[in-house]
Amino acid sequence: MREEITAYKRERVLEEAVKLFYQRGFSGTTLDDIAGALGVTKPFIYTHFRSKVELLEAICRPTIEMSLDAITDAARQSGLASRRLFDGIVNFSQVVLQRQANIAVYFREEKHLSEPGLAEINALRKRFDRVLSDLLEEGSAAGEFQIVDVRVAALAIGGMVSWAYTWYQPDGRLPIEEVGKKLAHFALQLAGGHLPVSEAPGAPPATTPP
Amino acid sequence: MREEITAYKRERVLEEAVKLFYQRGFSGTTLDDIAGALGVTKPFIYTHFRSKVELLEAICRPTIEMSLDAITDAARQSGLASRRLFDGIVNFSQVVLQRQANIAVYFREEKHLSEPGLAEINALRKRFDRVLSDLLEEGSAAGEFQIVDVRVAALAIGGMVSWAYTWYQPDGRLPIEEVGKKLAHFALQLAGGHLPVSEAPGAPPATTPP
DNA sequence: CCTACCGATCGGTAGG
DNA sequence: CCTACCGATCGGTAGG
Repeated sequence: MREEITAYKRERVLEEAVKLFYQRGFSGTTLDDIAGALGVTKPFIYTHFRSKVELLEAICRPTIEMSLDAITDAARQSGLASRRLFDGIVNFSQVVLQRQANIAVYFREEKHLSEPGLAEINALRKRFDRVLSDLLEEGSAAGEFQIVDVRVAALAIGGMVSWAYTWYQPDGRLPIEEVGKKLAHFALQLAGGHLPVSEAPGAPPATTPP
Repeated sequence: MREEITAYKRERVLEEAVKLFYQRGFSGTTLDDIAGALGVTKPFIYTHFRSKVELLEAICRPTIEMSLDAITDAARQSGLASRRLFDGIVNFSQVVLQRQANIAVYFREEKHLSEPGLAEINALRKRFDRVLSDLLEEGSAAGEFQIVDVRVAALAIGGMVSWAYTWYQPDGRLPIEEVGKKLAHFALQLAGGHLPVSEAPGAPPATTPP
C-alpha cells in the first residue's frame, strides 16, 4: 500500500506540473509554484523527481508512447488498410485531445529535455512515422489509396492530427470523439481512400478458424 | 542613408536572435549570447529593441503576417477554388519552410509574448482561418470540394502545413518547392477536390475587358 | 518532509 | 550638443 501512496503522490505532482507548465510555460513555472499548488514545499518534489527536467520528461515520454501505441494497435489488426488507418487516426486523436496539455508542453518545451531523454522520444516518433508510412504503403499497394509521396503523406497526416492540440477547446462545439472521426475521415480522403460503403455491424470476423 | 544603416543593424540583431532562439530556446539564450554572436555588447541591442520580449515579437508577428498574406493573395484571385486553394497552400508552405526558424520559435515561445503582442498575432491567425474556411466553403458550394466540416477541414489543412516546420530538413531529400506542391496536392485531396485535368498554360485570362 | 540558505545567473540600466 | 555605443554593476530570482 505504501507503494500506492508513493505512486499517487507522484501522480499528483505530475498533474499539477503539467497544468502549470501548460498555462505558464516551463521556465515561467517555478518548483515553488508547483509545491505551493500542492500545499507542500519544494523539497517534497525532490523526493519524487531528481530535477525539474526529469519532471518534464515524465510528462512527455509516456504521452508519446501512448501515441505510438494508438497507431500501432490499429495497424496490427487484420482487414482493409482503409479501416485500420481510420481506426488508428481515431485512436491517435484521442491521445492528442485527451492529453492536450501534455502534448502541448512536449512540443513547446522540447528544448529543455535532456540529451538522452530527447533521444528516447525521437526514437518513438520515428517508429510512429514508420508504422504510419507502412500502413499507407500497404493500402497503396492494395489499390485502396492514391498517394504521390507516402513519406510526406505520413508526416502530413501526423501533423494534421498533432496540430489539434493548438486549437481544440474542451468546452467547444465538438466532443473529442467527433473531432477524432472527422480527422480520420480527412486522413482517408488525403490518402485518396474511403471507408467501404457497406459498413454492416455483422461483417464476417477476419480471423475465425474453420 | 543613416536610416538604412539602422535598419540593417536591426535586421542583423533579429537574424542572430532567431537563429539562437531556434537552437537553444528563448530562455536558453541570453542577450549576451546574441550580442556576442554579433561582436557587440548587450546595450547595443537595447538601442534597437526595448526588451528581450520585443525582440521575440519582431521575430513572430511579421512571419504570421506573411502567412496570412500568402493565403489571402491566392484566395483573392479569380478562377476555380481548387486552383486558388492549391496556389494558396503552395504560397503558405513557402513561408513556413523559408522562415522555418521563425515559425518554430513562435509556436514554442508563444507563452513569452506580451499580452498585446499575443492578441495581435491571435487576430491575424483568426483571419487566416477565416480566409481558408471561406475558400473551402466557396469550393464546396461550387461542387468542387466534398467536405464534412469546413471549419475543421481548415484547421486540419493549416495544421498539416504548419507542422512542416517540425520535420523539414533544408538539406534533405526534397527542395522547398516540391514539398509545397505535395502539401497543396494533399490539401486538395483532403478537401475531396483536384486540379482540372487540362492545365494548359494558354488558359484564357479571367479579367480581360471586352 | 520543512526551514533556511547557497552559488550562479540573468535582464535591464547607470555613468561616462 | 547629440547619437551610438562600452565597462561595470545592480536588483531580483532561479534551481537545487
